[in-house]
Amino acid sequence: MEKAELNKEIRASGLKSTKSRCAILDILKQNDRPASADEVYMELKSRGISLNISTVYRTLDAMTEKNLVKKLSITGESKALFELNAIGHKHYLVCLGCRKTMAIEGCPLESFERELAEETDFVIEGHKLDIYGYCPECRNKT
Amino acid sequence: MEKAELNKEIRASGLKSTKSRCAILDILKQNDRPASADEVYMELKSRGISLNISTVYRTLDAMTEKNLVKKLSITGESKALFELNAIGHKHYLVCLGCRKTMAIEGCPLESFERELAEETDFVIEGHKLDIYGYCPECRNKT
DNA sequence: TTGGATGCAAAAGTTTTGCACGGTT
DNA sequence: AACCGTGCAAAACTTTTGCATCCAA
Repeated sequence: MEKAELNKEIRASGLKSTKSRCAILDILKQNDRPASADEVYMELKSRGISLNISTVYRTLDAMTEKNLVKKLSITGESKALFELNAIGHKHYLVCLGCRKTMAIEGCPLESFERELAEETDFVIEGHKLDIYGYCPECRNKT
Repeated sequence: MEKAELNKEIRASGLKSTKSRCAILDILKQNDRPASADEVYMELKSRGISLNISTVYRTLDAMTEKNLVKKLSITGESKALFELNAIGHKHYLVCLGCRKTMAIEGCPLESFERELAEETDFVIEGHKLDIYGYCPECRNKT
């Protein structure tokens, strides 16, 4: 993505735009699966951008706060993961063998959420759904 | 629950039965929502049972291994949570205001999982679904 | 008796924070 | 110029591990 657009998007969220922040957002945009702070840090390094890990955490937190980014916890992962807060939302199919994750198309929960809101009187803001199993390569190993 | 039954259940899982393990399982049985290792530790303390926190972790891990217990990660929680691995499975409605969690009845995903298995050739083992929102008490505060 | 369970202390791993300095607006 | 972002180092917090001792089978 062009630098100018990243700049614009970051400022639109209310954050000050910096080289570091553009780079981090760019990485998340190119990633099709959630990344840990450390993975982002490594990718920055491999692109020749040397940031401190605490800056990466602070940036990801700030972007989460501004809804540019979503922070996830996946069962079995000890670290928090971050992904772009794209329009709509994603669910993941996670392989318990190799821990590969792939995005799932579609979401089966809209009507369920409406019913739930009525029953409980909650204001539903969102949900998190991950599905676990074994991928074609791992299904025969166990 | 009577001590004898807890004993039996633990041994049936393949674990050696000890006073600590009975106490931990008993706590999880009485909890209607997932607890962190530290919460279990505190509850033990308040019952006059003094265990080391590392024992609590080891016990919870062992019980997870034996499928007596399930380990969860909930978005926004920095710690892992543990709950009884009851027959069937549960989903939670989590309040983003006060972080109260309540179990949801029913699961809207069975048919979705079957379709997904066909499409992806994964063996689906399970899933994790949490729904987020604001409870009646918190919905007006923000 | 024997192997596994536990306590203790220390380490490991992730995330946060204080402070001084530097860059963006 | 003012304020916020960043680097660095240290701390905080959760979880794991090694080893000696203790307990259930």
